[in-house]
Amino acid sequence: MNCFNEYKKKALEREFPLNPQQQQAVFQTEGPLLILAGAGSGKTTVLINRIAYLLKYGRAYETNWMDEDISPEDMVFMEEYAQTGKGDPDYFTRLVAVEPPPPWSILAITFTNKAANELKERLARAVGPESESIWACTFHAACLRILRRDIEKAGRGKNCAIYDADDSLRLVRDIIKSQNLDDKRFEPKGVRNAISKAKDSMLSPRDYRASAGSDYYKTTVADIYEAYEKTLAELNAIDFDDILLLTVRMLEQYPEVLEYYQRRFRYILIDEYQDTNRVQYKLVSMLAAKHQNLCVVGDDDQSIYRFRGATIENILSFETQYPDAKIIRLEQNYRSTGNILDAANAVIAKNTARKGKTLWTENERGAKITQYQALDESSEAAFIGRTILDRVKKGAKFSSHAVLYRINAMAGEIEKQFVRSGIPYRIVGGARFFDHKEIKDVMAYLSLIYNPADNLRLLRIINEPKRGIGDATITAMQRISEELGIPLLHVAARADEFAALSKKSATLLEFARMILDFSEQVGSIPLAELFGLIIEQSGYLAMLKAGGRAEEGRIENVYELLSMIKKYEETTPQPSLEGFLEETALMTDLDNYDQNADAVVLMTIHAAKGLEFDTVFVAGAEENIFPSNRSIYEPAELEEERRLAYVAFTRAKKLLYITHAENRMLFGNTTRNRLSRFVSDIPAELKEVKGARENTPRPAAAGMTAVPSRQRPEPVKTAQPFSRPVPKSTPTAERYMPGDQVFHDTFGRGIVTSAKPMGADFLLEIAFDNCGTKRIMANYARLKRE
DNA sequence: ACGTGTAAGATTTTT
DNA sequence: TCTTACACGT
Repeated sequence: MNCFNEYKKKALEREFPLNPQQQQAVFQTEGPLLILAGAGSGKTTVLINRIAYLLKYGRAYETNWMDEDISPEDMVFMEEYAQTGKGDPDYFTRLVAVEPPPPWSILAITFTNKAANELKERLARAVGPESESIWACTFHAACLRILRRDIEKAGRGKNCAIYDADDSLRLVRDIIKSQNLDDKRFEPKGVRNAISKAKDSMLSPRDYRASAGSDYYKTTVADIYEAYEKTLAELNAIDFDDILLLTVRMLEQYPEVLEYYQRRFRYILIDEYQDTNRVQYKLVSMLAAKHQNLCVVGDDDQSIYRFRGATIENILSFETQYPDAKIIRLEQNYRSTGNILDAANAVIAKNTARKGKTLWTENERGAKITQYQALDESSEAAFIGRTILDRVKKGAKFSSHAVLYRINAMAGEIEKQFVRSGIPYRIVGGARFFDHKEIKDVMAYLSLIYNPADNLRLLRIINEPKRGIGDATITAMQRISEELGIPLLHVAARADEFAALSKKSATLLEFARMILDFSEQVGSIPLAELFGLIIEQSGYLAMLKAGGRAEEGRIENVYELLSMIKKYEETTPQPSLEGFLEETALMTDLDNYDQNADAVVLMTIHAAKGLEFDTVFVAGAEENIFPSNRSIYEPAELEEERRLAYVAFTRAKKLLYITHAENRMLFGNTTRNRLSRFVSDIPAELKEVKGARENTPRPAAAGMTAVPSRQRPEPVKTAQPFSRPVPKSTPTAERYMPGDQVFHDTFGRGIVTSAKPMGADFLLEIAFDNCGTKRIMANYARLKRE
C-alpha cells in the first residue's frame, strides 16, 4: 500500500463522515452489494452519500494507484490535503476521481412516493441540479416511464388507462357475472387476489391453467383470468400488477430495449429490498445483469408485506444469486433509546427466518417502556389522550406523538377521544382520497376523455348523474359493441344507427358528443378549466348540490380535486392530462401526510414503516388482534406479525407506550383477549406495568364519563374533514372567532360557534341559517367574512 | 329506471 | 359498529 492511496482514503473518509460500516457501504460501488440496514441505522444517509460519492469520484476509493504515476508535487498536495484538509478540493477531485458516472446512469428505486421524494430532495441538496437526471423513483413510476416510451411493444396503445384495485375488482365482477358464475363460490375479491398473485409470480393465464390441474376452482379462475386479460387489452388498460409485469415481458421480448436500459443504468440501488416481489426481483435482475453494480438495501426483520406477494427470500438468497456479493451490516441504531432497542431485539430474536443481526446503540438507556392495561377501548383511548396532553403540557409537540394500531378499525375510538379532549390529530390511511366515490366518478370522466376505449369508466358515469340509461340500454349497447368491435363510447356516438337504442338515442348522442367535445379541448385549454367544464356540463356538480346536506363533503372533495389539478399545473413543467392521470394513479394517502402540521398522527403499523416519533403508542396489543387471529396458527404468518411488532417498537425514539384492553368492542361484539405475546416477550426489567384498575384517578378513568355534560355531536360522521388531505401549501386560514359572521358557497350564511386549532388549521363549528350546525376545517371552507 | 331496505362482510395494502 | 353492494318493489 502506498502513501498516495492512504492519503486519498483518509481524505475521502473525512469528506464522508460516517461510521466505518456506513463508509464501507458508500465506497463499495462496484459489483453486487447487500446492505443489511437495521431500523434507524441511517440507511437513507448511506444511499444519499453513496450516490453523491459516485457522481463526484466514481470508484476512486477502491482504485489503487502506482507511486510512479504520481508526480512529486501531487504527492505533496495529497499529503497536505489528507492531513490538514487544506488545499483545493476541486484539484483533489480531479486527481482521484475514476470514471464518475453521469447522473442519468443511476437508477435508485424506492417503495413509496414519499421515500422517492425525500431521496430526490436530499440528492438535490447534496449534488445540486444534476440530481434531476437521476432516476430516483418507485418501481411503478420507473416502469411506467419505461413502458410509456414503448407502449405498443407492451401490447397497448397510446392513451392507455391505469386501473387501480377498485377498477380491476369491478372488471372481475363484471366478468364473473357475464360468465354466469356463482359469485358466492367465486368471490370477486378472492378471484382478483388470485389473479394478482399470479401476476406477481409472472404466471400467464395459460401458466395458471397448467398449474391448476383438475381443480375446478382454479381452472375457473384461469378462465376468468384469461377473460380479464383479454378485456384489459380491449379497453386499452393495464392494472397495477401490469405496470411491472408488462415491463418485464417487454424487456424479455425485445432484447434491444433491455440492452438499452442495461447499458444506461450503470449503477442500480434498490431500497426496502425485503419487500420486493418476484416480478420486481426479475426486473432488477434483468436490469443489473450487464454491469452488476447492484446495491440493495433492506432489513429482513422489517419485511411486512408478505401478504402482498413480497418474498423475503429475495433478500435471504441474494448471496446465492450473486456469489461474489459483499454484505455489509448496519447495526448501530441512532434513533431509539437502549431500552426500546433491547425490547425490539428481544421480540424479533424469536423469529427463525432471519439473516441475524443485533442492533445496538450509544444512546442512553432512556425511560422504561410503559405497558398499560385499560378496561376497554375507551379507557385505552382516554389513557392515550391523557398522556399526550400531559406530555404537551411539559413542552412536547403534538406532532412528536404517533398512535399505531394493527387494524384501521381501531382508529375510531381514539379519534373520538381526541375530538373530546381537543387534541389535534391526523389519520393517515383508511379511505384514500382517490377512493371516494365522487372522486372516482369525476376522475372517470377525465379517464374516458383521455381513453375513449375505457368502457369500465364509461359504465361508471354514463348514468351518473342520472340520464335515464338503465340496464336494458347498457346491455343493448354492449351487444352492439361486441358485434362491431368498437368501444361503448363509439356505440353511443352512433346511437341513431341502431334500432335497439332508438328510445335513448338522443340521450346517448348527447352524452357521447359531450365527451368527444371535451376530448377535443384537451391540450388547448388548461386542465383545471377542462375539469370545471366537466363538472358543470355533465351535471355532476348540480347533482351533488341537489343532494343537500348529505353531499356536502362530496362537493368539498370535488373542489379539493380541482385545487389539486391547479397545483399540479402550477408545479409541473409540462402538465398534461396523461401526466395527471398517471401521477394520481400512483398516489396514496400517505403522500398527503403533512409532517409539518402539529398534530398527533394515527395510522396502522404498516403505514408507519420508515417513520419515527419521539413518543409512540402501540394500541390494541392483544392476542387475536396483534398478532391477528388469522396468523396465530400459521408459523410464517406469525413471524410476519412479529416483524410488524419489531417495526412498531422501533418507530419510537424516546418513549414507548404499549396499551391493551381487558374488554374490547370490535366489529360490534365485545371480546376479551390476553396480553399480546409480543409484549410478554419484552424482558420485565425493560418495562413498567400500569393499569386502569390500580393508579388512575377515578374521574379520568373512563372516557365516556370524563366529559359528562358535553352534548354528543350529531351522529353524522364529522370525522371526514380531518382525514382528508390538507393542501400542504395552503397557509393557515384567517383566524375565526366564535361569533364571526361568515358566508359559505354551499351552506350560505352562518355564525361561528367555536374554533379549535387543528394542526395548521382550524376546526370551525358554524351554525348556518338554513342548514343547521356544521363542522368544517377553515382551510377547506372558502369562507367569506360577512 | 330509480330509490330503498337489508344482508353480508370488514386485517394489514408502499403502488 | 359501520360500510357497501344488490335485490326488490314501485
